[in-house]
Amino acid sequence: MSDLRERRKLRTANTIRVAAVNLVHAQGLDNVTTDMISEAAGISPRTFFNYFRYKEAALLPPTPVFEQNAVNRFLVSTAPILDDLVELIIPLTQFFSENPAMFRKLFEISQAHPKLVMLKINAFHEFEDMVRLVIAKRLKMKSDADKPSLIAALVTTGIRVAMESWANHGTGSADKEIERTFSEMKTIFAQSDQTAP
Amino acid sequence: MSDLRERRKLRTANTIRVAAVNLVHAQGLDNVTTDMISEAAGISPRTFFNYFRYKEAALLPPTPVFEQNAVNRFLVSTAPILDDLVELIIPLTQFFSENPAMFRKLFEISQAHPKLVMLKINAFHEFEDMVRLVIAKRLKMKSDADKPSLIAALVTTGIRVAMESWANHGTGSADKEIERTFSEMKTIFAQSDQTAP
DNA sequence: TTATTTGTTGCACATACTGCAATTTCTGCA
DNA sequence: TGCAGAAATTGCAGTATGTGCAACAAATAA
Repeated sequence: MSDLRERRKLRTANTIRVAAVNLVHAQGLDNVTTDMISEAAGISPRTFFNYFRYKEAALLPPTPVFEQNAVNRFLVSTAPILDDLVELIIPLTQFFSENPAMFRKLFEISQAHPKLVMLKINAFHEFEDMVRLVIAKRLKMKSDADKPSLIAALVTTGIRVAMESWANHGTGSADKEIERTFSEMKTIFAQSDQTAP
Repeated sequence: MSDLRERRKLRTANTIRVAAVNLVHAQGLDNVTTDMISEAAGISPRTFFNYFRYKEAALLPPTPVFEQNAVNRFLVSTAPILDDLVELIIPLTQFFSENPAMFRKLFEISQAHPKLVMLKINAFHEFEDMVRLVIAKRLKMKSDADKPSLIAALVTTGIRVAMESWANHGTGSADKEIERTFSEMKTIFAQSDQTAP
């Protein structure tokens, strides 16, 4: 089987990522060319584009994927859907919780350059799509129906804000920050039914 | 005074926009070069980049700006903040409500190309920043505090989803769609306090 | 070993975008 | 009206991103 090949590719991709993040963190996005990254990663300039479609792609965390078991549990659960979603998503943040150094470096880089801010936001948007699909499945609705779209958008937004808070001034674990953010979200909407701010 | 100059520039920018949207709508983003757009708009290739920093920028609606009076009213109101925000933001959607043809063309183009999806999302993100600032001001909090960030994110997300719904299968006015979406948001969070889905 | 599949590389090329200096077009004022 | 200075447009030369293709190298399966 081509398991070795697979791992080799993953390792190469990772080498490129590390080279890219370090170079850009040190010198800024515009002062680093794909040639320099390739050089540092020990591959040919052409090969860079075999792994990443564009320069900035090497500066983004790999796309997260749900674990199948967790999805199955989510689909049949009858608990409140928001709670279940948080539970489903939290494991995906472990990569960051476990590598806070890399996370903060990436966060720092991202904040510094509009193009990267954009790509980060876009990553969340793609994630939102993924979430939307499982929600629609659980609710037995079409995936472009309003309700799944809305719930997915809200949940993803909550995660995003929580991660930003955590990066900016978070003290505890990422999990705690997410819990906190979601409970605050409930408060906000509860208040909007009354009259005083 | 250079009022004429100002208007002339606005007109040129608009000419470029129209040329860009039409060309891209007809032929797809990748088959349209900045040279072609410049040609169609009757300007030199170099001038295109005096108006737009990158090709795709000509395909985005100009950045919305709050009306000062509306902001002042918002800042001192004591009604529920979510309602006030909706009221503050709705006028900004009038450009689209009044030009549904242009809106749908833009929406169609945006959906077709990942790069443009990204830029649209980014536009909402910049909008979110703007909203965050006025919320912080009203709440007399620092603009990077958690609460303003979260409210801004939620509101912007609501607007985004509403606009998408409206573009996809909206029948009435954009305003109505926004109202509807926000009331659905409240429902979602209300349900998360109970046990049944 | 040999054949096949998979990954890497070099090369040629199109397009995006920038800096600079020359030129044209506008505006305010005499 | 005509002129001086400001602002906008343009051409040119150059760098960097990203793609297609075909040759080549390496790994796997037989």
